[in-house]
Amino acid sequence: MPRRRIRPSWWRRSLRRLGVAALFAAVGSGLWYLEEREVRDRLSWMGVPTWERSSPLSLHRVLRNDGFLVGWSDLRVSPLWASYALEPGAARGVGERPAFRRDWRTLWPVTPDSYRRSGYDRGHLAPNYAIARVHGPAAQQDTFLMSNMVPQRPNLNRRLWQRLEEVVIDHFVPRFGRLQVIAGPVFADEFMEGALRRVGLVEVPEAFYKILVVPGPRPRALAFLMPQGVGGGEPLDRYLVSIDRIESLTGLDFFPQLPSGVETVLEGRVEASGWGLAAVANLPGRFD
DNA sequence: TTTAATGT
Repeated sequence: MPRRRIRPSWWRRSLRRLGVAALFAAVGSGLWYLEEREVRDRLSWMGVPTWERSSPLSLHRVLRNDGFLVGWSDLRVSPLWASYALEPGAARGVGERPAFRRDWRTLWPVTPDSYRRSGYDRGHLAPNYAIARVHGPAAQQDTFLMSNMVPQRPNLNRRLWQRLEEVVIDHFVPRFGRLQVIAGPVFADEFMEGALRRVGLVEVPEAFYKILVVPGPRPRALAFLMPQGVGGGEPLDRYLVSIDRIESLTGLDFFPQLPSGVETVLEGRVEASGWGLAAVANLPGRFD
């Protein structure tokens, strides 16, 4: 019976092939994991933001870009955070503003036209100017991906938020040497409310946060929460909040690797001394 | 070197 002699060796050969394939998959995914972790560590501080188990709406996946990371939510069809580091170093010349581009990783069709005639600006989370200056032209290109955009009212985007971005790169970065920044949207409590209030498919936030951290053994932090409805000329320090407040509004844990003793101090209170905020809180915007 | 973005 020749057929019975063929089968065992066929099985053995198939098993061996499967074993080799599994080995390659394991090594490959292991290498991918190490490389991914290395990039995330370099672009973030004390871990990338994670979410509370109880809140599926803060579930997201991490999109890697040149110079910054984005946490993308397929439920809200929106970024939930962008995280990046800024440092003085050799400041590069900043080129012209590139065109807005669709990001195919989002799967949902969010295009440069999605906000048209909505009354909302395409507002950057990771900012064009600061990222371009610190991380160069390829990173600047990436800031114009639609996965980095949130619908912002013009008075916020072009005035109050722009003033904050300017103060960060022009005053805080030279003052402290290195800053970690996380920015993102805050959505309404009611799920149905948010499900209906959209620009294209993108959910419209009620407010936006920006967290600044000076890394180090004794880190320093400052956090802002700015609503859509601002006029634009308000003093920046009117919008100071604790990181804990932003975490409770978003369901995110921003620095999961931070030791809990440090976390309590850093996230629980508003500690603005040492930032020199008074001197910059009322600087005029560039586009008033 | 010059910080946002829309609409025509």
